[in-house]
Amino acid sequence: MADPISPIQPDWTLYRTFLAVLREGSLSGAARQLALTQPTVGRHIEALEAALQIALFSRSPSGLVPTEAALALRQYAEELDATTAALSRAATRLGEGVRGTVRISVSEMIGVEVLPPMLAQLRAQWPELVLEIMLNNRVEDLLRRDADIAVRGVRPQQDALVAQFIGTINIGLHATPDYLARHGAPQSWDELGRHGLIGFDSETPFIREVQSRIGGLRRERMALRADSDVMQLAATRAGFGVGVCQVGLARRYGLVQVMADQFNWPMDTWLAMHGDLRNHRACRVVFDALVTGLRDYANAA
Amino acid sequence: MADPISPIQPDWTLYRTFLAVLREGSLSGAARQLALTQPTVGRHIEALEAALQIALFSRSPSGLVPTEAALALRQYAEELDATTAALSRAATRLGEGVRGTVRISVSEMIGVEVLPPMLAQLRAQWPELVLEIMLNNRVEDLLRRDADIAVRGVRPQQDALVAQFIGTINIGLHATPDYLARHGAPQSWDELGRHGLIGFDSETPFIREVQSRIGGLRRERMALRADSDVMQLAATRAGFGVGVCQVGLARRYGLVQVMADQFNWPMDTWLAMHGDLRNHRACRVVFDALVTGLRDYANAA
DNA sequence: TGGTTGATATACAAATTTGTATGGCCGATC
DNA sequence: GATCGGCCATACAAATTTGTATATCAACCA
Repeated sequence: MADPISPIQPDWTLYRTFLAVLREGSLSGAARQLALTQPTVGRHIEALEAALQIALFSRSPSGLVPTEAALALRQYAEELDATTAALSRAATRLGEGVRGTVRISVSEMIGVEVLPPMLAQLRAQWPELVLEIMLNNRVEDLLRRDADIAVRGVRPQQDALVAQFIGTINIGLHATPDYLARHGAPQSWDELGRHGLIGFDSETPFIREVQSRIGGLRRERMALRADSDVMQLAATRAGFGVGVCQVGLARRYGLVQVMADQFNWPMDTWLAMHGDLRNHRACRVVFDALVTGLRDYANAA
Repeated sequence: MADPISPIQPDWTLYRTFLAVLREGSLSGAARQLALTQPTVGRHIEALEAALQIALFSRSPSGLVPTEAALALRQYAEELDATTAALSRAATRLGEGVRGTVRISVSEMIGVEVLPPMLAQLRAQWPELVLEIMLNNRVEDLLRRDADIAVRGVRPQQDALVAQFIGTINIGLHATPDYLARHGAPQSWDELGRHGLIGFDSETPFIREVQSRIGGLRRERMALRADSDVMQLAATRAGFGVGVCQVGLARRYGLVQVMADQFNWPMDTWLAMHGDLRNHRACRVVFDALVTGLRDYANAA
């Protein structure tokens, strides 16, 4: 039935298989993820290569190695994936009342430490609500519909987005009273160097920005390195040493701020949502609840 | 194989069928467009409704009437369509050299009157280049990848876009010398009212903006109404009466401008491209050629 | 070095999807 | 008011897609 001469617009399902193979790195892996079998996945890739008239992978016994072509096309497939997921979510929200799935993208710290009570209250009030949380695995593009609602550190520019300013969340150096009683409270960057400093493992753009303005937070000085903010807070609470965290959370857990005059990082915080979702009752309710809840949190600190 | 209890992520192909049914308004029509048969299309819709647990259409003997749910989900399907098409185009551009398909969105007038020589020259220089032209059928969103390159009347804001200012294209009232010899040249809006005025049929946002600043271009005064700019120009050139068109084109066709002091609409013009395409050789070549060509056109007027 | 693991490729059978043919329904038109 | 055209629904047959089983190869580890 397929015309062998001219390239036909490929079956959209092939794109999903293509993406799975890229993510898993092998036909077998993709087959497991898709609940298909390895031969079918292999045939899908063959079909897609034939349709696009391009080699997408070089086969190897350890898996499939994507060609440059495959890497170039990946972003499109990711977009398709995000859009289909968004469509499914939108479908669950149809009908009367506050119902269906809303996907939220937040930082690990806000997600773990701040959001849960708000989510619990939302769910208690609207039993048909389903919530998905994305702990900032890098992709959090509202325009691409990776999430419906996102907490952002900068003012969203696109006018396709609805945005509300939450407030300024302050970040500082903290330790347990216990730890400070044993080791003393550092008063300067030099003294801090002799403490068990808790910090980042790999440098993110955000960290580089902080470093450029504050210096003295070099990677070599860290006594415990972890990329997870939540892990860092846990270590600080366990009395490992001095760690960076939001002052509101520090207060909640009885941590004491040190060198407040020398290190204070104010983090402007915004809540954003895709403008198309303004009229989805469920999204609207969640958005409004998060604005209120997060403002309370930001103002309390 | 499909779990009958929990809704499964639907086969992506179902979305394509869904979109075709929305566009065609019937199962049979969609089947024709997709090169499938009416029963399969019907089954696809059934399957999608089952997967999403939503009624998408109410069946009727004259076709399918989309439910509100279907209308709400349509935009997502359109996005999928745009993205798959963009993927296919990107695939054709892979490899060495300037090759593959580039899709351009322009106004009808620029497309028909200005672009063709530039396109011809591009094609002559790069025989492997394929060009697609979209005459502004409303959707021309570069972020959604409906097109690769677009001519815009306003400065593109999104920083995901590459944009170049082309120049200012002036629009004025014109007629053939012949016509003016027979009817005289109007000197005022009142006089113009007695002429065979050529203008729009339905009001677009652009027209409303012009009207709000210039008045006197009411729909009732038109002696010939057509939404197509190209049709309007053709009528003006045929000596029907006085019409609105770009002064550069008017000059080319020997038309004479009237009431230049009272009606002159400067139209800022930009060329824009999705930033991701900056490194696609073919897109880059077309973009640069259009910048040069359109600037020549704008400056000549 | 030999066994184990996990990968792709291929042959064949099962299952699913698709197409064909038909019937019935509504509306437009002469 | 009868006919024609276009549409959807359903039954049955054909074709395609998928899964199962197996062979083969490379890498890793004891």
